[in-house]
Amino acid sequence: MTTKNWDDYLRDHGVRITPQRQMVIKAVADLEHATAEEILNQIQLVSSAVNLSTVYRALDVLEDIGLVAHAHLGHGAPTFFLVDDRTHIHLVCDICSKVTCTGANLANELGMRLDTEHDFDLDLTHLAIHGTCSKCRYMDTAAYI
Amino acid sequence: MTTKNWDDYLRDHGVRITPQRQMVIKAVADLEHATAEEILNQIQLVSSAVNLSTVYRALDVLEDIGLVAHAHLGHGAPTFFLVDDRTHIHLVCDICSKVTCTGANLANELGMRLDTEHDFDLDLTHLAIHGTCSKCRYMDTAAYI
DNA sequence: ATTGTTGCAAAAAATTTGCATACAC
DNA sequence: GTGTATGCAAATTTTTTGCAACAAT
Repeated sequence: MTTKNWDDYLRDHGVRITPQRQMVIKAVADLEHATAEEILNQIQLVSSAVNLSTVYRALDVLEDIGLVAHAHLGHGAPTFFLVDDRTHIHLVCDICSKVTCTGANLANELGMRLDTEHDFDLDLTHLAIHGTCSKCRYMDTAAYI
Repeated sequence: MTTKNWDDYLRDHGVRITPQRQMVIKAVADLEHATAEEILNQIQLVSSAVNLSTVYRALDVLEDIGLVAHAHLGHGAPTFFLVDDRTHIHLVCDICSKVTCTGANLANELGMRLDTEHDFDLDLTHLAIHGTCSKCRYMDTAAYI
């Protein structure tokens, strides 16, 4: 989505277009994955007058209208990202904390079963998959030698 | 697992058995799903001398040795629960916040694909599935009528 | 006796809120 | 002009930490 389209998106969803909101969207787009604090830092490269609470309020609105989403990837603050066409799934390694993105189709079967067996509509954007990545998995095994 | 077995479990994993840790385990077992604060409240029915920071430290240790796990179910504090034989998956409705438990086999295919396609070892205990439950799904649809 | 654990109080991290001002519409 | 959004500072919420006293082994 282009900058122009983001404006349209805001308008179409009945919320005001403000420089702060535009900057938050741009920061999230540029950073791809970021916490509120990181988004603020990115914005402050352009304008130091923006406040952290404004970032939180903007993210809240943008999430309400479906432009951004968040997931709990790390142990601390949630990570925000754009909801775009290429929805991706986050694989979080609980050992080294590395986050890998992968295609949404991985969860196709899960989504289907949730739908048919539990009448539950899976929200892929929030799906954070925790576990052990290949590197740490190998190290863990090696420790037994 | 019985109380006696929990003691053995702690011993076998080289951590000390303290009343505080026993009470944290019991509280988590009794509550099934609880935040650190809720665990403290439960404990304080028995002993008011236990401190919240001790609960956090106990949960940390218990998680390290694989007796409890946590997932980010709500928007706020994480939820802790026992890791038992019947691992279950949490379905979290983002509309009404209701949490439903379901069998782990739902994610069998996902786990297998993560393993073969990404060499990633899925940790089912941390898997929080967000989405819309059947009730809210229906209401959402009804809103368009 | 040794070393890990706890309680306390204080700090840190993350987020929310009240309110006057400013800006989008 | 009207009503929403912002900045600021203060309050909340959640979690961590330093340290002296204490308890498990």
